[in-house]
Amino acid sequence: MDKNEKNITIYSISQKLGLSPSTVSRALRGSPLVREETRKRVLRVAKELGYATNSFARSLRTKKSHIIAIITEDITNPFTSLIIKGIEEVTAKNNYHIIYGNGDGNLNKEKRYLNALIQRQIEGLIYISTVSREIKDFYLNTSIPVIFSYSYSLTPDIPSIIPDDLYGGYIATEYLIKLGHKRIAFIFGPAGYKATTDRLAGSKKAFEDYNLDWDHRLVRHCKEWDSASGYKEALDLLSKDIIPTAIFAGNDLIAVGVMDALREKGLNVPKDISVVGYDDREVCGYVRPKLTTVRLPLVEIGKKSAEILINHINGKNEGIEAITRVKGELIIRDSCCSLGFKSKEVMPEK
Amino acid sequence: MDKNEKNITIYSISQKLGLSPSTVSRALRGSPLVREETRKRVLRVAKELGYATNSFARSLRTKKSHIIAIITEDITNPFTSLIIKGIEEVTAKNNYHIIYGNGDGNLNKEKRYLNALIQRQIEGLIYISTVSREIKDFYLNTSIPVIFSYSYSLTPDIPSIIPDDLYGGYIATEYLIKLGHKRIAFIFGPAGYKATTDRLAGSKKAFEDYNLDWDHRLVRHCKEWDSASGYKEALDLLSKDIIPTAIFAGNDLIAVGVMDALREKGLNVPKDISVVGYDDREVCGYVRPKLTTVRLPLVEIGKKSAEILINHINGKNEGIEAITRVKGELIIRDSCCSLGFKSKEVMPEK
DNA sequence: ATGAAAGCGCTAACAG
DNA sequence: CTGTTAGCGCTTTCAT
Repeated sequence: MDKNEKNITIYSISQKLGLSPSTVSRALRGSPLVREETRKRVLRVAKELGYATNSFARSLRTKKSHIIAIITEDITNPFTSLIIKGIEEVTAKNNYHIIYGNGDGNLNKEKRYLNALIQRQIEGLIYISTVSREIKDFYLNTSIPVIFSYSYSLTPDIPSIIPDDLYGGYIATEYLIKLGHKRIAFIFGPAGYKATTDRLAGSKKAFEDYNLDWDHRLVRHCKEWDSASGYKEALDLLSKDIIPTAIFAGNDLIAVGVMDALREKGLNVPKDISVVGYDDREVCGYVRPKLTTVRLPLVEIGKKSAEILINHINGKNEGIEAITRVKGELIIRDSCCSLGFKSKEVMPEK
Repeated sequence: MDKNEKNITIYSISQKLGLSPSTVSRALRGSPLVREETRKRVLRVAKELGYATNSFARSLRTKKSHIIAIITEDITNPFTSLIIKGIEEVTAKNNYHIIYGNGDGNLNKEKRYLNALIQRQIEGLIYISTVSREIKDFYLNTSIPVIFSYSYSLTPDIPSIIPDDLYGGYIATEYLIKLGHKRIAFIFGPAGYKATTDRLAGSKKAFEDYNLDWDHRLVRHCKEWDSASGYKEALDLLSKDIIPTAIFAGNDLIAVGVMDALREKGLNVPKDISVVGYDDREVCGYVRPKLTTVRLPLVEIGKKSAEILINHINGKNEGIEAITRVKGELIIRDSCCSLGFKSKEVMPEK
């Protein structure tokens, strides 16, 4: 513009004011080693000139990038974006920036990102995966701290921040029990997932605490985490001798399939059979009846992940647990009611 | 490790090989000015030493960051993540990295990000907003190219990549017409949104092309883009004289509300009334019947945004349109059928 | 095909 | 409170 073609640097400012670059640098960063009046002059001229810090130069010098990376396994998954939201909230507060890469379920792409980002001098990395069950050992030998968000790292060397599914399974089951249900069926997700075994353990614990008998005939596992599987298992379950008064599904999608089967059998939800889901996906508000479910604490998991990572970066890494569990909460909608209210009867208040 | 505490730089390599740093630098970048054998030696030692380029130093020197920024208005919106996926696909191919910031619907936060990221020497920026209707003039006076993704920038100086809602409105309406429907009701989203006026224009165009009369009594606007509004409008519509045989809703959520109203009135979807939504949200597959809808081309919008931005960065900015529209497609599910099939009758094949 | 030297813009001793 | 100096790690003329 009015200045030369040259970039505007602290040197431009120092020249204009007859100061040294170091003083300008200090003033800009708010060092107490600079007279208030001087700072003001510097700030004014900086604005006048349209000066902007060159953060490459700064980072080169200080060896601090103030950047962390997020690598996702699948950004398409609706859980992922809520976790990212949580991460972003705390990085923004702590003046960190986020470099984002999508692994796309492709191991090579993940590795390439990891290497490229380390060259970018990132100070830490959060890996968000919602399905992974394999150890990703290339995250182990990095020079920077790594956190696994949502999924288990499967190694104590990388902290995992995950939902407390044991607690979730417990509160969902307890809710049904308190509604008077005793014959509760469980249509869990596929066996072999931590999410499944934890939710199951929580349900079992609730049964124990309330002195109910665990009936294996009412416990099922879906082949997949989807409605088709839930539908299939529910249909099969309903063809047997004992019919439950309530069903706890492994996740919301399974629950939708369960409700399909129930509808097909002419059973009313919730009057004949209550249904509880898990995750609190967007669909819960749009299926009819609206689905009561356990909310996954995704934003909170993101926040926690970022907090732990940043503490780690700043050396406060005493007492970091290998696994941090974050509790969700029960979201009560319209798919459950007290035992004793049959079809055609009036629903109880609340 | 076995080396000193010092960082491993090209200098470390050059020492070990008795070469100059410049040669090492060239070798590393695959310059043709270096003998093949020399390159191999350099590469081997680099690997041995665990060398990683310091991209700050490189960027400081070359003045190219190879970073673009994404600022979102609301990452929580399920559209946003699909757009990001599209952007990421093309940046990854072109060796750009993404710095991500969430504006959170907070103008100040957005501005702060913009400034901070410019200091990071980002080469371009994509702003993803799904609701914005105000001009964000602070994106105008930047030294770097900016693209608005999904929403209108409202100024020709910033290219907008948006869904072709005129086309979408057209194909949805045409589909219903071809199914034999003539008395089609429209429960659009709130007036004042481009998405609304475009979809409406598309529908009108289809009516013209097929010589149907546009009946104002069958056209409604919701107060909000949600099911409650859809429900309300549908209920009111159904209380009037003329009952439509099909309803085109402003988006999927409105469609869910419409279907609620229909169910309440004892009308069967699709046998009594067909319903078409818009957006292709996840819910479409989980409501019953599954909702036929127009898919928003979100990944494609993301890709297009990134392509245009990168071209822009590389100076290929001749012929960049102020507005680029990307076409979606009709996703046929179970909520529509040919006129003439009444309740209790058998559904037609396919 | 390789090397020497300078410098990108900033910060951090050190000196005063 | 301010200035001098050096150097972060890399690329890039300019020589050879």
